[in-house]
Amino acid sequence: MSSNKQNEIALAAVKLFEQKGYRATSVQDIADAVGLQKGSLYHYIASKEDLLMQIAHQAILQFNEQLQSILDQDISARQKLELMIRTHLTMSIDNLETTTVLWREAFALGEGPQEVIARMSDEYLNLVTRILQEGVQSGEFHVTEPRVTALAILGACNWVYRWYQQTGSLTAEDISQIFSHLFLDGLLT
Amino acid sequence: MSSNKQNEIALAAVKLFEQKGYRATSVQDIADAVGLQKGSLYHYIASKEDLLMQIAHQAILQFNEQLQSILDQDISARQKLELMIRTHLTMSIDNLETTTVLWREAFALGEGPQEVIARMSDEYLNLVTRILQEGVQSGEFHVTEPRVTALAILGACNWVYRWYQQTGSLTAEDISQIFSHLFLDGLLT
Amino acid sequence: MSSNKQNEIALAAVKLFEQKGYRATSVQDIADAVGLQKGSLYHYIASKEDLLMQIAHQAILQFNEQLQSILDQDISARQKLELMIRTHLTMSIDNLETTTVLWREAFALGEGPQEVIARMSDEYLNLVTRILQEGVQSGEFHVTEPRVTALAILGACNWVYRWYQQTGSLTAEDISQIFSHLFLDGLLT
Amino acid sequence: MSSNKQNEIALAAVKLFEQKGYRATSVQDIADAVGLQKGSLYHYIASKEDLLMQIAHQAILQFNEQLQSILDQDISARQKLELMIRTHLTMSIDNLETTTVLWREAFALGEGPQEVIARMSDEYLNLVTRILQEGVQSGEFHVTEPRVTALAILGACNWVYRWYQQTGSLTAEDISQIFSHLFLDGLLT
DNA sequence: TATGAATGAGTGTTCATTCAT
DNA sequence: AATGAATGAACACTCATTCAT
Repeated sequence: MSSNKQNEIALAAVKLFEQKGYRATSVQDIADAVGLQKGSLYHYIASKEDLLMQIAHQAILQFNEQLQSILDQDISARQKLELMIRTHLTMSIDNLETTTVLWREAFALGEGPQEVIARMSDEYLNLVTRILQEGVQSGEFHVTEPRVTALAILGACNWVYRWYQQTGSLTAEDISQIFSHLFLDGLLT
Repeated sequence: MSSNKQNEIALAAVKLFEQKGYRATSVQDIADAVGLQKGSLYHYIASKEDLLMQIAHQAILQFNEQLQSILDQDISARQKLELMIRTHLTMSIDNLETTTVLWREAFALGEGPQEVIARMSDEYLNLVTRILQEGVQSGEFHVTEPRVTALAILGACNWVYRWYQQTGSLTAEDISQIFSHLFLDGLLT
Repeated sequence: MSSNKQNEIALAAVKLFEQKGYRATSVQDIADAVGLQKGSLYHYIASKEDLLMQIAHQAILQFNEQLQSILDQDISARQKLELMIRTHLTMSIDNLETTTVLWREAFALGEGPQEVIARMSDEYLNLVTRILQEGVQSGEFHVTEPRVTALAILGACNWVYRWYQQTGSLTAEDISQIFSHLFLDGLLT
Repeated sequence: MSSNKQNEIALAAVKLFEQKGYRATSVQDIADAVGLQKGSLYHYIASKEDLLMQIAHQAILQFNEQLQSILDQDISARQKLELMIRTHLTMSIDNLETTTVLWREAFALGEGPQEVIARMSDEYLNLVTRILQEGVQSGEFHVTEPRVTALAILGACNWVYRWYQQTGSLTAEDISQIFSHLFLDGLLT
């Protein structure tokens, strides 16, 4: 079935995009990686840009789906936030290459596709913001600007793709706990 | 004086790199922006990559210098952290284009230059970590993993280049207070 | 088959390199000569320099092979020398363009490739020197400095590419006899 | 006086042309070598090509003048030939850089200047040929094709620029004797 | 499905030369 | 005499994409 080949191509592309960047990766590089000729690749992909779009789209989609399912659960806001952080970091670190491509390379997309990714990222932000708002309403959290606070949390979590490789000893679980503690309790004694 | 022209070129390059990305910006684009022929540009720059390096290097240098001067002050760790956040965000937002180029485009640099920037970013991280450690020693902060915590704070602060443009109503000052509150006191009521 | 095209390209390149010189010949010139787009040429060649290298290498290789086969024959040193001169001149004149490129343009090669050609030329010199030494041992020749003498003979023979075109009436055979007579018997009556 | 500067420039150019070749030597290289700005060089030279022409022209002129003065002497043809060889090799080796530029780089000249050099080289050939003819008439030499024989001798002598550097132990005098012996007496015992 | 030849626009960079100061 | 900014054409080479086979 062709979906095997397509998947193989996507995997190779993710690896290459992560290593060299989207623009520095040639179609030839991808073809070499999967043992096809450059021309043959076009039986499986519409274009190099589309390939990147598929990767980025599927990645952000997964983030959104996971978070949505957390929001749907019947647990406290605090628990939702902790779960969100743990899930987000686990997913980021388990698929570090894909996550890197998502956050670092999606900018190379044309206006249209980029807009789609941006909208989905925005949706993700909305969901995080909603958790905070739930916490405020339930009296668990004290937040004056939930959107900016959500952006702070997301920034901290997403930045991980830039440093995790070097600090390899920590697990996603470890980091979640440190992050959760920081965001929930703060630094002050 | 030639430094005027060089500066003009750097400014134009920053703007273009921010808008289109480094790789999508051609030397021709930069030449057009400053009203020179493509070839004439090379009186002022060594290469397109070197131009990017200059921009990124000067940017990270400024971050480091500012933070170093904060560390040198005789104030509490808490005050240092607050000051660090305010200064970092102010600088990021006042020079949003440059900051964007630094964090988004430096990856396009070759191995050598990229390593230089990485080392300097690492130095910045060390300084933030040291603030946290000072706070622990003074009894102000409770931190188990100062490096990871510093990465969280930095991630939150650096992510700003990705969202500030759309949330234009907030000042750097506003955001610093929200961030400081979050990191110092946490979300919990 | 691609080897046809590759050969066609090499032939066109030889002709152009001989006429205008390697550096004055643009890749565009070669492309025009074979009716391809500039970019399409790169399906067949690795680089312009590599193209020159192929030409030069194949030329000097042929010289060496021919001379080696002469040395392997069971004939007198005098006969070997006469045969060497005849063969060398015949090959030079029959492939005057290639020979010209070899002796005139190989200097444009980068250090590595140039070294390879130099080493092979040196090997050729060694073979000629050996003929002279054989002649000395057999008592046929009187030579005090076989290497320098070989260089004299080779210089005379290789210089031909610089003047043959204008003196077109003489055949390689004619010239060989004149050269052989000069080197064997000398000018004196 | 400006002729000093001009001379300095010519000397630097010779050295560079010999090392890197005319085309690979930039005007900047020459300017650097004499401590001037690129633009300032044009107070002393008409063009890069003209600079090459001056060098080549002066070199071939000297060869011709020297040979002419030999022909004017009242000595035997044999002595003239020996003297020609000695003088030619001495000049070649004493000014190896200039000689190299003359024989290797003059081809880079445009049609007009190249023609001038070619005509002067031809004149040199004529003079050598005349020596041989004199020897035939005086009964000293046995030569059937004096022009081709002259070309053989010249080829051997001019080729020297290609190998002398590596065989540095031999003096011009040494080589002249070997060459003279070869051309006058031949190899045969 | 797979090939590989071909495209053609585009890339960063070099360079000899000019000229106002 | 000397500068150095500016030119503008030229250069080798790359690359995503197409398409006939």
